[in-house]
Amino acid sequence: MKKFNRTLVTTALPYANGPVHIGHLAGVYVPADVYVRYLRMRGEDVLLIGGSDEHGVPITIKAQKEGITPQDVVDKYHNIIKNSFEGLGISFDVYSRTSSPTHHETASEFFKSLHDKGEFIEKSSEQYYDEEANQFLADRYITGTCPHCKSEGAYGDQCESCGTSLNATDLINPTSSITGNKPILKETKHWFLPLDKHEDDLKKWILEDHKEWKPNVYGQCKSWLDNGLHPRAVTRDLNWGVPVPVKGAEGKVLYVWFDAPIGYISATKEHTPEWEKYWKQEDTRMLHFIGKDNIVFHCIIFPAMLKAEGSFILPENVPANEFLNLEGDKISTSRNWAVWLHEYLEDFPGKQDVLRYVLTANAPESKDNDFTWKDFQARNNNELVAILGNFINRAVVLTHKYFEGKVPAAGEYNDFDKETLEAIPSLIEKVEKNLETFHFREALKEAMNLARLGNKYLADTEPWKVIKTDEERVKTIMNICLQISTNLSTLLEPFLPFTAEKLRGFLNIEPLAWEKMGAQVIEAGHSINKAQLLFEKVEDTTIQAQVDKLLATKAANEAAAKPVTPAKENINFDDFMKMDIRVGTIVEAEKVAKTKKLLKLTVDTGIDKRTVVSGIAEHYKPEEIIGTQVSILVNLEPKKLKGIESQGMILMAEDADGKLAFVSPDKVVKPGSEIR
RNA sequence: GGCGAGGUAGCUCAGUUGGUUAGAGCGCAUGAUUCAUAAUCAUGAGGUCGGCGGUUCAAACCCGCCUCUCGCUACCA
Repeated sequence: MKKFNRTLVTTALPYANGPVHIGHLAGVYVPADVYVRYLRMRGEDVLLIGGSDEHGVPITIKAQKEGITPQDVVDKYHNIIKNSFEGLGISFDVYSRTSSPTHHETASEFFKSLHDKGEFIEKSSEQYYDEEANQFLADRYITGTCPHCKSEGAYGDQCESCGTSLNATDLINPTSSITGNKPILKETKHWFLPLDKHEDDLKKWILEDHKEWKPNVYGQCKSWLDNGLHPRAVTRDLNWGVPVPVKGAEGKVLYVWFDAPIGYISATKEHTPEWEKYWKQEDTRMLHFIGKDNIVFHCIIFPAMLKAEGSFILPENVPANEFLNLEGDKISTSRNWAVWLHEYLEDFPGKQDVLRYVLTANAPESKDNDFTWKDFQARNNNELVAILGNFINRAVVLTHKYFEGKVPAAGEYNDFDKETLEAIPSLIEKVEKNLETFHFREALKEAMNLARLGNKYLADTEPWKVIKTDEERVKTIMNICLQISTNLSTLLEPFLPFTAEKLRGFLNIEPLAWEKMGAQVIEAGHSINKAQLLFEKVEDTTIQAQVDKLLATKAANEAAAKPVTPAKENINFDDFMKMDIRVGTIVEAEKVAKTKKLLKLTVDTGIDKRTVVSGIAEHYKPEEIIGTQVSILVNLEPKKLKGIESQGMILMAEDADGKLAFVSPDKVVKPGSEIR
């Protein structure tokens, strides 16, 4: 086992085109914060690094849409994000941003260093260029007709209507979304990082030396490595980002994925002049907390960058979480299907720990999980209020009732007392073990077991009965309850920092160091304060209001559902007559092997029986459609698909959800009948 | 279709290199209790461990096939 003297924890940089939601929190920030708080309490040298990712095309597009500058966009969201993290008690040592001067400098130097060492490949290719705007166009800036489904408004990287990913050069009638002009193809040079060069090193490092990584992380890396790595472009033609610091690269910036992880380094630099200690010394344990969408960047690409540079250490572990769903649906920023952190903090003032608790207890550690408001309420009312809050309240109230709020001295322990006290260290140990292996939900459960232990102890000793006959015995009982309470204030601190502080207020104590936890942590004679409630119940109406808010979002989304595509340009009758559309009868149908969507159909067109390959396998089963009459375009030039020549196209009606339906005659007609 | 991750009690999840009656929390039922925000404590019910087949003295765990969910990827004339 390697010995580490300090720990550097990075958290995925949230993209500054929207606020942070519970999915980000459950996947990355809450577990990272719990982990770091724990290490700090143990007196370890640890840094928690974060920052906003502020470059990239989506931000420039958002700015353009709203008629403001990209800087305005990122300023707005950076502030919202930063403040809401603070509000939830995510204890960043530094929360920076990639538009900062330090970052520009750092990223620039990093690129230059790799460039000077000859770690890049230079390649030229033809890309679309807008002559009026005088710039190359990012894929997202080009729209046109999708070559597959023929719908207009497809982007250069993807058609949103049929979901196909495209190359910009595939688009029919490409237009620049900056000026509306037709772009020209122009040669441009880019720099590529040859990942393949580092393949063997990465293979050994991950597949052999880090078998302990979580299965989802290890598996995805293995999949990438087994498929072979390829060079990846690290620059883009864009004016928002870190300029490429070499001659002949005017108008080019670093690609976001290259620039963003360097943000971890820049942020560390901003925090401390001793940043190199954290990034370059072998006795540093570096950990990347991320969501599963970021696994390859942090396990393969960024390490390849660091290795190419040469002086940096690689991460020790990458505890990536899966995704959190919301009320059964995927969280989505664009569909506003989310619980936004800044809104939660407004709607539930003083309840930061409730969210922290629920997200930890239900974290998607091994598979995707679902957040529901009902579960939120249940965990608050049945666990935080009933188990933890209640125990503390009982202990404090009884101490005031019997001993004027002074911690009574314990007398002789009986066997049950000893047993109870001895259970404390073993619980602590379980919490530690789980925290250190990134099992946060289990760690939290074990920590809560200390409160359960307290409740059980009270139920078994019954001080409210014993007080009538044996006050001395009750002194011991209450002493032990307060020892447990004091331990709770430390044990729960990583998970529930606000509650821990509140609890210390009730007990009138200073923070207790992690190592100090045990059987004797609060002294006899010490005065404690009057009890207040540690947690309040969450009422049905509160939860209903949140559910209603989501239902409203859903309704709004449906109302705003895709507008009907506007009519295309007029054509003349001759144009129309060029198309030969017939009624055909499907006589055979079978699935095309090794595809998900394709069916191979034999259609009786009246003219002949011909083969047509159609992407309808997800909507129709082969055996169900034999005998169905459909519309078929018979004079479309043939095209080979998966090795089968498709002679014609079956006409399909497609709704906004992408559901397909045949266009069929309403009564049987003779195959070959013309449609016009 | 390929690759990866999952499918264990009503819900959310643990199950170490295969080894006796498969565990926890919440929910549910019954009982106890009243110090406490009707909060607690005890006991119990509830599982052909996704399905089928195989290896083995022994399979939730290993192998093969199938099936469903999530992610990446190919296919949509």
